This record gives sequence, structure tokens and C-alpha cells, in this order.
Amino acid sequence: MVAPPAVLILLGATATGKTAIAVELGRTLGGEVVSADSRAFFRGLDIVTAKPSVAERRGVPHHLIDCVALDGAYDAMAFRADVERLVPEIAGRGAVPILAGGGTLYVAAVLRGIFEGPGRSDAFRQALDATNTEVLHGRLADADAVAAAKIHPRDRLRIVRALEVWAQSGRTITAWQQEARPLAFRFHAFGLARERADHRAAVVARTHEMLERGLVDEVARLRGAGLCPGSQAFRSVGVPETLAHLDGALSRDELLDEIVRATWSLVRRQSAWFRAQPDVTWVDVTGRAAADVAGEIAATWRREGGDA
RNA sequence: GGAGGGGUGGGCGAGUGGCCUAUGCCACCGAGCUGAAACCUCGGCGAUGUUAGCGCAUCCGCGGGUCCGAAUCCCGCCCCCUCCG
Repeated sequence: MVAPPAVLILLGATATGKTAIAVELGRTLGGEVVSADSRAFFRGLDIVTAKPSVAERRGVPHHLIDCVALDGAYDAMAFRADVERLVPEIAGRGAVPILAGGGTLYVAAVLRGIFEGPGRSDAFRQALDATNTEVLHGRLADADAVAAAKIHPRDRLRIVRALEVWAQSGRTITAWQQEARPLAFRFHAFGLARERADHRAAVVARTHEMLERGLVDEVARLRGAGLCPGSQAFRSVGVPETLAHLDGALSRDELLDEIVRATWSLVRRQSAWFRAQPDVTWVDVTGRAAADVAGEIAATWRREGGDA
């Protein structure tokens, strides 16, 4: 019996340096990076998402970057399927699969698993458009009391999803969720932690850098290329803010402040989620070079026989 | 120098005699999250002194006063803004 492939997972909020550390790890361990960044999927979002350029990847193969059109859609189930396909391919080449990213739902879909019930139905959702959220919550309470108790009456997104699953399959989302299983690989998760003040400074520096690299021009170009408000790509930190700046609603300084604030808030949400994850080996990156951190992670990985 | 407006918790700002143990927003902090997740949602949160903590006391520019009761009314002072000289 062949042991399932081992996967190195690198968790880190925005601006913890995980992109550079993943590249270092790829070089030291002989690995390939699978991006779990919910924005790097989209073609065209380069500067706003601080996507690593080909030069920055330094010869380390990267997957799931630029795999979706700007106005396209992607979701956690698709991501899981991609990872399920990519990991054995990478391991088959004798390389270490390095799953790196800050997309919490996407990482969860792999680590915790995601149930295989019915997918999204736009027709179903449209039919609910006119109905008040609390009414929908009441309907959910009738169908699935457990889910209704867990989901706040005002959390429309999740209420709708639960009703959608119920309507399409005749089974409750609660029942489905219990069947979710992690992908059948061996995982070792490393989390990158950074002291708050230092982390905050990194967010500011990163935002300055984006502006210098041409954030405003990039977003202007994307608007011309059909970036529309309803799309997933539009909902990226920095995009709405920059559009407001292009329309004259924000000065350049205000734009900077707004992006820093939105990014920080993202960092906090990501951190809260990662913090709650079990079985994560935490590594403090404060004030350290990427190579140094990667060296520590690689050593632990080898010691624990990650690829044994 | 004259006339008017204003000083409220980290920021903006409401409150103009008792319901102020000061609304709201922002920032900040925490939490939830199972096919949009960089989404969506909920909670906490003024200052100082004192205390192990619960708590208690004081604080709405500063100092007095009126009143049973003052962020709110009166007097004085300080500071800011606008206009006139």
C-alpha cells in the first residue's frame, strides 16, 4: 500500500511574507507551490493582490495563479478538486506540494473538507431576492433547526445557502456537513505569525509599494477591460477604493489610508480564523528574512519525515 | 480692538435643566463562518484615581455660581474659527 502524498501547508495572513517564504521552501525542499489565495486566481489582478511575478517565483512552479478570467467565478469546491488533482501530479514528479495562502474557506475545503451536496443555483437565489432575511431565517428554522440556531438571523448569505441545499437535495445542510471529509493526504500546517505593530507597518509599506508599482493604472485598465461590480474579482481589497479615487471621490492620500484600513481588517479576520485551527505549527516571522523562516520550516518538515 | 460662532470620550459629532451610568459613525479589540470567503454576520469598547477583582469616586476647555438637580442656565478666564477694523 502506497502512503498518501504529504502536503506542506503554509498559512499566513496578508503581509506575513508567505509568498517569498513559499518560494524559498520550494527551492530548499524541491517543491511546487499551489496558491490558496482567493484573489490570485484571477487574471489581471496583479499589483492589487501582490501576485508574485515570474521573476519572483525564481524557477519554482506555481499553480492556481491566473487560472480564472477576470469576470469569471471560482469557488471552494472547484479549488478542492484542483488540489485533489494537482497534489498527486506534483508528488509524482518527486516534488513537495506546498499549499500556500490566506484564503480561509479554500484552505478549509482541503483541511477540514467540504460537503459534496448541491452547488449554487442562481435561479433559486433570484427567486428569493424579494424575501426579507428574517422570513428566510424562519423558513430555515422549520427545515433545519440546527443550522438556524448556528446562523445569525441577519446573515443572509448563509441562510440562503442553507435553504438552497435543502431545496435542491431534500436533505439539510447540517446532514451534508457531517459528511465532509478532508482530502486524503497527509498534511503538515505551518502558520506564519507576526507581531502586531510590525505587521501593521508591513501593511502600510506594502500599500505604498502597490501605489508606486502602478496600482491606479492597473485598476483603470481593468475597468476598461470589463471589471464589473458584481464580479468576485471586483470585491478585492484595493479595487473599489481605487475606482473611487479614479472617480475623484478619494485623494491619493485617502486612497492609501482606505486600502491600509481594509487590508488590516482582512488581516484580522484571517488571523482570527487561522488562530482557531488545530494542529498548526506556528512560526514567528517578525524581523526575520524569508530564507531564515523557510530554513526553520524545512528543518521541521524533514525532521518529522514530511516526505517519508 | 469690535461682532458673531464654537470648545463633549483616540477622531468626527449628537445632546441645550432630571429619562446622560453622554446617541451615532469611524478607528480599535474579540467572535462566528462548510460551494461568492479579500465575502457575510454578531459582540465589546471614553478617561483618571482607587481595588487582587467585583466595585466605588471624579471628569463634557478651566474656575466659580444658580438650582432639590447642570454637558445643558449665569459670571469670570483661556483657546479656536468667521467677519469687521
